[in-house]
Amino acid sequence: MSLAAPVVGPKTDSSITGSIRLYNTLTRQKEALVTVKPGHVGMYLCGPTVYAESHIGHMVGPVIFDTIKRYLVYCGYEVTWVVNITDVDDKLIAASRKRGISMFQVATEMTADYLSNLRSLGVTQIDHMPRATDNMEEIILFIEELIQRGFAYASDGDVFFDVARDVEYGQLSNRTLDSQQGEGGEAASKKRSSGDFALWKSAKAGEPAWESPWGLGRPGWHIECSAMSRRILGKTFDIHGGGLDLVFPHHENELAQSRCCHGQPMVRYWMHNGLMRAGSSVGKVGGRATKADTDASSSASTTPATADAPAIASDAPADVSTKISRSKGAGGLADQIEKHTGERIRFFLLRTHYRSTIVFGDEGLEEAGQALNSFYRLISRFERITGVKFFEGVEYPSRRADGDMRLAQAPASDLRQSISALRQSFLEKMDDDFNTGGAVSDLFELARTINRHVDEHKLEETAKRTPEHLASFSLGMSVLHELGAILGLFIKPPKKTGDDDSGKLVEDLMQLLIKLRADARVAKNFATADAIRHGLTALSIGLQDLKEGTTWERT
RNA sequence: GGCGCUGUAGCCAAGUGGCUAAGGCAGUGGAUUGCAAAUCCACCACGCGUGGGUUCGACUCCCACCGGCGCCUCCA
Repeated sequence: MSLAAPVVGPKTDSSITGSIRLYNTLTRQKEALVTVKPGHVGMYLCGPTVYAESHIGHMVGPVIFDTIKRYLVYCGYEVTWVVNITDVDDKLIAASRKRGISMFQVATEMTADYLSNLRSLGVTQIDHMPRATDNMEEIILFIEELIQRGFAYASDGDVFFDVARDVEYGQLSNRTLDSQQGEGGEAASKKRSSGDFALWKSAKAGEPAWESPWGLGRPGWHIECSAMSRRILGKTFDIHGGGLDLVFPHHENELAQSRCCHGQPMVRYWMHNGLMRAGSSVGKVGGRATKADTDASSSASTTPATADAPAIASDAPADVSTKISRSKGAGGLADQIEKHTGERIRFFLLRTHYRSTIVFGDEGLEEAGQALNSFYRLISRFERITGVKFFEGVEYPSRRADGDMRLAQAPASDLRQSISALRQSFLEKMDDDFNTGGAVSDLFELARTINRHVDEHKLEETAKRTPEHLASFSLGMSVLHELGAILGLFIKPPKKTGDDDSGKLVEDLMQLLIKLRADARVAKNFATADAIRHGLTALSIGLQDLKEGTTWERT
C-alpha cells in the first residue's frame, strides 16, 4: 500500500484556474491579469550588470519572479520568463581595467557568481538569459528604427533618444521633463536636451567596441532590454519587473524606446520589488567587513574588483540601516548563503510582501530558520511514522485544478475540511498580488493542523494507527508539498550531514552513546543518562527520546 | 525642492470601512516526558505613529503634523 496521495485527473488542460490581480506601477493600482495571448504570460526581469559579485538585493526580484512563474504555471498558464545579463557597460570596462583582465572575463566570472547564487536560492524557472553582447545586431537595428521614426538622433558618433519628441515620457515614474535635473553627463554638449539618454556610445581608444552605422561603439544602458525583450517576448508583453530603483531612469527609458519604436505599449504590467536594506547592527553586509577600507586583512578575502569599495554604514549611527548596493560595497552573497543556506534566505524573502522594504540581517535570518525548522520537524515526523520518504515518495498535484479535484474527491473528514480551507486561503492570498507573506501564515496553520491530527489520533504509537488516519496524514502532507512547491520550498531534501567518512564516524559514535544511555535508562540509572545528555548538550548536540527510539541533532 | 513608499504587540510581519486585528520569533501557564526536546492547548496589541475630519461605524478613506526610507546620478 502506498501512502503517497494519488494525483488526480489529467496532467493539464488549457483552462486557467484562479483570478490573479497584480499591482501595476504604471497605474499605481492593482489590476486583474489579462494577458496579451490567452493562457500565456511573457515576463521579463531586469538582471544584473555583471561587473561585480551580486549581493542579496539582487536576489529579491529573481526569487519573487521565480515564485510568480511557479504560481502562474500552477494556475494553468504557459509562461516564458526572461532575465537579461548586461555584460557591456562603463563599470565593466572600469573593472576590467582595474583587474587587468578583459571585460569578457569580468562578465563571465560575475555571471557565474550570479547564476550560482540563483541556484542556491532555488531560482530554477528562468527560460532565457540573453546577454547584451550576443544581441548587437538586434540592438543596432532597434536604434536604426528609432532614428528612422524620428525619435533618436546621431551626434558625433553617439546616438541619443530625443526625449522631447515623446509626449508621454515620464508616465511610469510620474515625473515631467521640466523637473528633470540631469546635467547630461560628459556627453552633454552632444545632446539636444539634458534629459536625452544614450542609445549608442562611441568608443574611446582601448575600449571594447562593435561596428555600427555610427562608428565603433557600444550600446547605452537601456537599449539592450528593449531589443532583447522584443526578440524573445514580442513588441508588447505581459509583465516587466525589476527593483524599485530601476523605475527611473532605466524602465522609463526602456518604455519610451519601445513604445516610440513600435507605436504600441511595451508592457501591460510593471512590477517593482522593494529594496533591501542592511541593518547596521549586523556589522557586516554580504560578508564584507565593516572596516574593509582600513583593515587590510579583511579585504584580503574580497575580490579585487570591489576590495577597496567603501564599507556600508561603517560610520553610521547604530540604529540606522541603509540601502544595499554595490556602489556602497555590498557583495559576497555566496558567504551569506554558505552561512544561512539558500532555502532559509528564500524563505526569509518570501515571508514579507515583495513590494516592501526588507532589512537584511542575521537576526531575521535566524528567526526565519527557526520557523522553517518546524516544517522540517513535521516532515521527519511524517517519514518516521509512515515510512514514506517525503521528498521522493509523496506525490502532489502540480496544477491548481488537479489539486481542487483531488481534495474534492478525498474522503470527507474534519481534517480534509480544514486542509481544504487553508489551501483555499493560501491560494487567495497568492491571487492577490502574490502575497507570499500572508500565504506563509496558512502554511504554518497547515503544519499545526497536521500535527494536531497526529497528536489527537496518537499516530506516534504503532498500535493506534489506522489506515484512515494515516491516509489523512498523507493527504495533509501532500497539500503541504503542493503549496510549498509554489513558493519553491520543500522541493529537495536539505543537504545531509554524514555523507563523508567523518560524518559516518560521528553517526556511529552517536549510536554508541545513545545505546549506552538507553541501557542506563532501562536500569533507572538516570544520573548516567543525564550525564550523557548534558555532556552532548555542551557539544551542541540535542537528544530527543521518541517512542521508537532516540534521535539526535546539532543545535 | 519634485515624485513616491512607509510607521500594526518585545521583535518580524499579513490584513480589512463593521464578526473576537493573520502568522512567525521570543515569553508565560498547562498537557505530555524519569529529565529534556518536539508536538498540542491556553495566554500574549480594548488597540494598529500623533491630531483632526468624513461616516451610523475607520486601524482601513481624507487632511495636517511627527518619524523612517527610496528615486530624481550608477544601482535589483
